[in-house]
Amino acid sequence: MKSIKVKCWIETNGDKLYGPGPHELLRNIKAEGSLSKAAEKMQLSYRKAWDIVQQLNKHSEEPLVILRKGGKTGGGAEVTIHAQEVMEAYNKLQKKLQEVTKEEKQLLKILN
Amino acid sequence: MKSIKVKCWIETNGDKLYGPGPHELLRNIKAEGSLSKAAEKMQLSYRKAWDIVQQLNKHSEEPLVILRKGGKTGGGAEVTIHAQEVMEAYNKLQKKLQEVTKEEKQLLKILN
DNA sequence: AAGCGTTATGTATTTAAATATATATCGGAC
DNA sequence: GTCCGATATATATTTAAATACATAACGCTT
Repeated sequence: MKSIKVKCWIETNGDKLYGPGPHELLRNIKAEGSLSKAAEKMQLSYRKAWDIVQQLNKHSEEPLVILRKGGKTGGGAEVTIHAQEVMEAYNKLQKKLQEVTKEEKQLLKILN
Repeated sequence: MKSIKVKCWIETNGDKLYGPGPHELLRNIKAEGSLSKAAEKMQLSYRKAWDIVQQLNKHSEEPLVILRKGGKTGGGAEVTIHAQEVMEAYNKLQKKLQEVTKEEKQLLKILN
C-alpha cells in the first residue's frame, strides 16, 4: 500500500545533470545502439533524448555518449566506458540508499 | 560545483503523499499557525497548500492538520502531535540518506 | 546519383501543473 | 448585524515541460 521512495541525482550549478532519466537513457542506448530506439523504448521524444545527451557530454570532461550519423547502418549511438563507470557508481549509490529505506519502516507505521 | 542530491517521499497507490513539499508546509504551519501564511512563506498558492492538507489528512487515519475557520483570530491551522511524529521520522530518514551521499564521492570524481 | 536509416535542430503544438481571481463561509468581537 | 481574518472552493489564466512536426545532413550501399 504505502511505500518509501528514494531518488538521487547530480546537480551542477543548480540544474540536474545525471539522475534516473539520463541513467535509463544510457542503459537503453547501450542495449539498442541507437538514440532513437533508446528514446522510443522509454517513451521519450527523440528531441528530449538528444537534449539529455548534449547536457551529459557538455558537463563531463570525457564524453559519455558518442553519436554517429551516416554509414551503412545510418548512424548510431554508443555509451563510452567512462559512462559505464558512471552508471555503475550510480547503481551502487542507489542500492545503498534503497537499503536505508528498507530498514526505515517507522515512517510508514506512523502514517499507518 | 557538482553535488549529489537525494530526496525521499512516501507514495500510496502510486501518487505522492508525503515528501519535501508537504514536509516544509507542515513546518510552516507549525510556525505560523495559519495555512495561508504558511503557503505564502514558501511561495506556494493557498489553493495548492490547501489541496496538500486534504491529501495528507485523507491518507492518514489520524489527521495531520486541523483547520479551523471563524473565531476571534478568523481561523487557523494546527499541526497535530501525530503529524509531528511523522515530521521527526522523516527528518531522521533524510539525515541518514544524506550521510550515505556524503560518503559516496566516487560518482562525482568520475564525472569530474 | 538515388535510397536507406540514423542523427541534427528549429519551430509549433499539446499537456499538465501551478497560479491567479473571485466569491462564499465561518464564528467571534464590537 | 456588520466587520474582520481566516478557511473553502470553483473557475480562469498563466507557465513550463514535453511532445509533435518538419526538414536537413550524413555516409554507406547499390
